[in-house]
Amino acid sequence: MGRTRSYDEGAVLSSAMHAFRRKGYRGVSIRDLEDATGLKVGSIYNSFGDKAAFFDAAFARYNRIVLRGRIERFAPAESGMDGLRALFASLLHEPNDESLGCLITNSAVELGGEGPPHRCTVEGLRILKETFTERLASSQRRGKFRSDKSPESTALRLLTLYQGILVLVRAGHDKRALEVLIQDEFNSLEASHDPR
Amino acid sequence: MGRTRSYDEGAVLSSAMHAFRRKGYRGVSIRDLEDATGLKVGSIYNSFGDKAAFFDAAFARYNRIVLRGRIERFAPAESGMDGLRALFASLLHEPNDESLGCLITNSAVELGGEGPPHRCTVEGLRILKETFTERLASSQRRGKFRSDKSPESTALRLLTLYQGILVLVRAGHDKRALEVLIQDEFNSLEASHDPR
DNA sequence: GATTTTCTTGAACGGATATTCTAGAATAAC
DNA sequence: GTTATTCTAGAATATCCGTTCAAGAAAATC
Repeated sequence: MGRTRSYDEGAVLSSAMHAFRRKGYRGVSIRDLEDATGLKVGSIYNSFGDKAAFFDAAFARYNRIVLRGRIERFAPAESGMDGLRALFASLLHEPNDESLGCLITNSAVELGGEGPPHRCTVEGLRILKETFTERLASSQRRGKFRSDKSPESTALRLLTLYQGILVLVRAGHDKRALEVLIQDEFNSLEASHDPR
Repeated sequence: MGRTRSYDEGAVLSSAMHAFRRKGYRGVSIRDLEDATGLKVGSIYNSFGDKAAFFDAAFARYNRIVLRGRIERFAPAESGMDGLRALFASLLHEPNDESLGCLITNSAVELGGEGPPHRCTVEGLRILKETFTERLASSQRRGKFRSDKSPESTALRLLTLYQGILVLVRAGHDKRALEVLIQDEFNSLEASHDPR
């Protein structure tokens, strides 16, 4: 009953998400969203409510598809330290230097100044930290992660480094140096037969 | 020759700077700047040019006063590892939880999406990294920093952690956990008589 | 005190912003 | 095929944005 949607909601959300990643919530106008998605204003408001709700939906999709997809691709369960290493390295190899940016980092900074942080920011950080913790714990059981460190505190360290790397990448910092940083970090975490 | 300024330029720039720290470049309107500084639109444009130039001046002042002042206060030359430790700890103790934010981090993220990063972002990061490198090198000479690590690579790691901490603070992350993270990090850097 | 220069003020402007609303197009159900 | 319902299109609106400008106020120079 009634006319059917002439567009793919997932594709539309992805386009909007990319725009928000690149230019931030405030930096994207409804006009920009029209251009990015191909939808007209009316359809956007009819389908998603308003700009804030559209952003919420795009952010939720980011966590669900991009973030979880990236984890699944580079650091799936049982991938251990190599998985985490690959996950971090992937931050430096955005396709053709597009520098889309991470919506979690960007939103934490842009929206964190006033009021509480966005729900999806908190959730994205939680997903990352829990993933780190789990991979570290299972690596530790297999003797691939130093037994003198706790998975929880190391996960927070990795989360902090992760966010810092994304800031530096966005600031145009030399990527090779960051690559070395990542390798050093994981080499030191893996040194279970640490000379002692 | 001519009327004299009825306001203190330094104070005005500081007020504007605080507004930009809190709400970002795009998040602050000229109206906001009027409220923050007490100046009227005309005076702002007469004195600083336009919004972008006003921001540039405020950002330059941030690096000159806030950043260098913080370094001077917590990690002056010859303060060694304890200085760096105090500098990092100070990030968690913003007065009365104001959460003003770091203009370097915030601008790297907000303005990094399109075009090259802001000049002051690059300079702020350079100041931080050079400070870290110098303090680490002099600590190493005095045997207070592990001799098996290079001041340069460690400085980049500290810079990354520094930026990551600021992101997490802005995201409302638990500060006590970050406090522990900082202490652990410096404890491990200082372990020069590392068991080997 | 007259003159000149600079600063201050606030109204005015054009353009962008988010949002609403109305009219029309398309489709599902009957 | 009719009807009911939903989606689309895009004009319309009010607000807010950054910026300019013209007129008046204040001070330094002579």
